[in-house]
Amino acid sequence: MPAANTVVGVSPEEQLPAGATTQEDTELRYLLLAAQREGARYMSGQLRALNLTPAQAEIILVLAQREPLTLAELGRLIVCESNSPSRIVDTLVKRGMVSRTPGQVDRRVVYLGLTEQGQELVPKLQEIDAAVDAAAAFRLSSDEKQVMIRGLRRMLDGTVSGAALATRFHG
Amino acid sequence: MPAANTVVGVSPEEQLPAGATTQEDTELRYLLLAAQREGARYMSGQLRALNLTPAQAEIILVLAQREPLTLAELGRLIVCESNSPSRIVDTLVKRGMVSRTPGQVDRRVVYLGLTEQGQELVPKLQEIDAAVDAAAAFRLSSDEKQVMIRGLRRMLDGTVSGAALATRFHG
DNA sequence: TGCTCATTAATGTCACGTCAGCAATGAGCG
DNA sequence: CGCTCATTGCTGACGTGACATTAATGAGCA
Repeated sequence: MPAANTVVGVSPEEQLPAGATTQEDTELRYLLLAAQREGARYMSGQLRALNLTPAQAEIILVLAQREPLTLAELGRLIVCESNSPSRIVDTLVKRGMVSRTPGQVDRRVVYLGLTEQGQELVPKLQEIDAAVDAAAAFRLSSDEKQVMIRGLRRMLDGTVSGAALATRFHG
Repeated sequence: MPAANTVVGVSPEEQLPAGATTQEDTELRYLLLAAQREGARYMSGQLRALNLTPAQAEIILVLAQREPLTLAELGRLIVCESNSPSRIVDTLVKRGMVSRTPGQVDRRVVYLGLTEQGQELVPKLQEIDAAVDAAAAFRLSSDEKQVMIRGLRRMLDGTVSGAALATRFHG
């Protein structure tokens, strides 16, 4: 398991001598940043009607697929809030979408699940997800998507986020 | 100029019927998020010794290349803080790295530049940038980078972030 | 000139993401 | 049992990022 402060698969000790870097690499980094920002902005817009944020939606959708989960387990499945996503879950509990049940055996843990109100949101969220997917990827060919997915997976190999997504989409 | 809430090149009116979406599209979105997060985390780590954040470093590097800039111009060149990045600049001014000069002709504007102390940081920041570039991209082949760059540019075509990066890297 | 409208920058509000630190609990081991 | 250590979840501090609103200024036009 890599340390928290690991990038993209490179532990601090094995960093490359930063020699072979071109401006394109920098542009690629900022393009990734920009794509993520614009995507998030759009997603936010779509979710505004439901009064949900992208992070909250991610949690609800993961719970819909894999509840019950402890807070730590959930943290290992989502990209957001790498540690324990207590606070985001907190808001969802306050709004009555997520339930928190103290563990019987291990009384440190809390089991999370969707309330009825939370479950009712799921179809809408899936719909929005699909719309955002379509908006984000419709300009890419199938081949391009494949290359990007493979490349990004490789970049993320050995990171916490990478592990989370591997479990989530292929675990 | 597209409206602020435009994604990835799709204005709200011309959205696709979200039909042809696969799980891969969703994975791609989350991979983009994860790559950006891990990259930012790493960058943060590298910058910690300088007591700077990635957003602050971006601003210093842009100013190094194109000062003087008004706040609005700067906002159009960076990916962060789409509106006027008053507050981030504020901290940099307080720490003595950026200077703010009221405009003589148009007294609404403020001209931003690097102080001597700010300029001294630039080489170090460029070094860090190169290191992060290397760490992020060294697992990708040249071809893969090309495909990703082209694809991302296309995704961002017509967005504010896309315009910012186009100006910055090819303007 | 006087009016209206656009632009620029600043600010308040909200929700995160990161980090560090903490309390409670559980597990391993003598 | 008693000690130590790891894990789980919570919380405070800090710095964004998004959005809306506002104040000041400039530009266009009758």
